[in-house]
Amino acid sequence: MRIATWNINSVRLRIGLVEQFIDEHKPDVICLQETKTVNETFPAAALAAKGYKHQHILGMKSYNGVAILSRLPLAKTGVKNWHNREDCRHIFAELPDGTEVHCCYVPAGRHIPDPKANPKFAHKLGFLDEQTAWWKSRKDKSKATILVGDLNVAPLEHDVWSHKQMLGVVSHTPIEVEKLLNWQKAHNWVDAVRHFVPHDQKLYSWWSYRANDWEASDRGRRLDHIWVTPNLTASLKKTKTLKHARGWDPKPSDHVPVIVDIG
DNA sequence: ATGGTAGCGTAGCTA
Repeated sequence: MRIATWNINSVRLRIGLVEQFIDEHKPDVICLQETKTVNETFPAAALAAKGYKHQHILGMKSYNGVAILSRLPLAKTGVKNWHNREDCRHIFAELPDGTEVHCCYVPAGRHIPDPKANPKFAHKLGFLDEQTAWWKSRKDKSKATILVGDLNVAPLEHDVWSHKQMLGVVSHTPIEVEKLLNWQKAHNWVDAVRHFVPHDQKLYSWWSYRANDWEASDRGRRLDHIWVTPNLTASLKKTKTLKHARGWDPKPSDHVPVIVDIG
């Protein structure tokens, strides 16, 4: 089973790139974030034609939006809301073998890393806290579960181009890293990507649009994650982060797809 | 320290 996560930054604008990604990598399940469209205008037919007949989508106008697209049937689909908002950031579904898949888009939190001065950062921290509490209180801890998405935090030193220079930059501040790692601990999540890629090796899934030359400067961050419950660890086969997709023509997303093969 | 780009939707918010 191949699962992929990709912050697509408008699924309507980039449906062609999604189709290219499908042709080249043939994932069984694709989780998208920042689809940026209401369900009525989501390109459901184009994706069904590619074999993804089972779709659980949740979108709103202009912002956010998540989707689980699957070649395999999806059951027990649902939505989670955090921080008292219905802002289309978290959906889940169950695969035929009973594995639960969560597709999540954590708020970015804007620039100022101070929850008092910046309500968007407060929202991000609250979102992380509520996720942590919810997963901690879950009773079915042994249920095979995969959580993927743009978590908007690069937790490890080598998940950013410069740990030192990024300590004060939202996405890598100590408070966010602590909260993301607490969320990980709360459900014993295994970082399926770092399971394969050594912690001292740089790995990014996002490069800013604002760089003159994203590839030359290579100031990336690993914001997109695939986590699995410990009972799936033995089934992890391999992972791939498609760095070259950041250069796809004509209009790449600022995030690239992250893939894990399981079972 | 600042400003740099992108998408939606057509101003300004969000990233």
